[in-house]
Amino acid sequence: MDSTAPSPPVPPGSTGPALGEALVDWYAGAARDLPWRRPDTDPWAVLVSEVMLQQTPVVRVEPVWREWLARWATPAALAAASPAEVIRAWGKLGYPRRALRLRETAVALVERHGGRVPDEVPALEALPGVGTYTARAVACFGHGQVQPVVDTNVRRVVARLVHGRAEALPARAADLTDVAALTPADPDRAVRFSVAVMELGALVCVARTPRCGACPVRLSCAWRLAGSPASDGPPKRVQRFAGTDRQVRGRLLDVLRAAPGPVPAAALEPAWDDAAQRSRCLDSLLVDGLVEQLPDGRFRLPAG
DNA sequence: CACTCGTGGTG
DNA sequence: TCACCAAGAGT
Repeated sequence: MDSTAPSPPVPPGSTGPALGEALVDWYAGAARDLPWRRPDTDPWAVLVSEVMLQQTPVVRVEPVWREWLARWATPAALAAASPAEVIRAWGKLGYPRRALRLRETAVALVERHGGRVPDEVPALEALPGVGTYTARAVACFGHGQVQPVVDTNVRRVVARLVHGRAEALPARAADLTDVAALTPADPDRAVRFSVAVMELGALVCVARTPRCGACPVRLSCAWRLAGSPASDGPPKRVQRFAGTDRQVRGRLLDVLRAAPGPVPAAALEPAWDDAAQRSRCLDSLLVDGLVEQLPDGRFRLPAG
């Protein structure tokens, strides 16, 4: 498995499903060996992986995913866990509301779906924390259903390969159509195509410095054929982090995760100097259900 | 539609 | 160094 290994590119001028077929062939030799891609991975394990992978790198997800599946092998098992347990087990993956939503999803699966993960996109999209991308990823990778699966990698690949643009356009409905146009006809290959496009975007057609020399469809890439023009769109605003509420919330949660029991407000003061911002962030954590306040005024991760 | 919501590696 | 980036969802 070496994505830098030379692969025979498809002939120039290839379009549509021929490109998809080429990506499936490339994937067979270049794919990473990720645990949730093993054939015996059930839809629940796939769902957990997809939620964890939202905006979070693979390397950070892998160990946590293993722990979660060992501990909560079924939706029923996770549904029985407390928010505090789930938040602690989430560790430092970031965006900890995902952990709460995953637990809420587990409850919903037990209550509405007999403890199983549905295979229909609308039912999946109705679950907390499951949106357009995750619903189709679970249907496709978890249930073997042919579905257009569009994430940021896929949008970038399509932007370059099909539209000749340097960067992905904002998510739009036409993304599903663009991807469908590349999809192989054979259902089994169509499913592998969905993961293959993502993998190409993750390993070769990357955002910063694309490795076009290793790309199996480089001779048919509209962006390359146009001379790899720079992005013409407006510069995307940088998501600042230092000093934001996100950082403060993270600090506060850090304290509570490490604490064996409830802590007084004073124990949270070292987390952030600005008292007003600290208070505002603590409030928002309470609203989100990531923190709970006891009648005596102390704070802890929610027990129930 | 624009904005928020964590974290840590990296060129 | 520090801006950029990593399998989005919810409001």
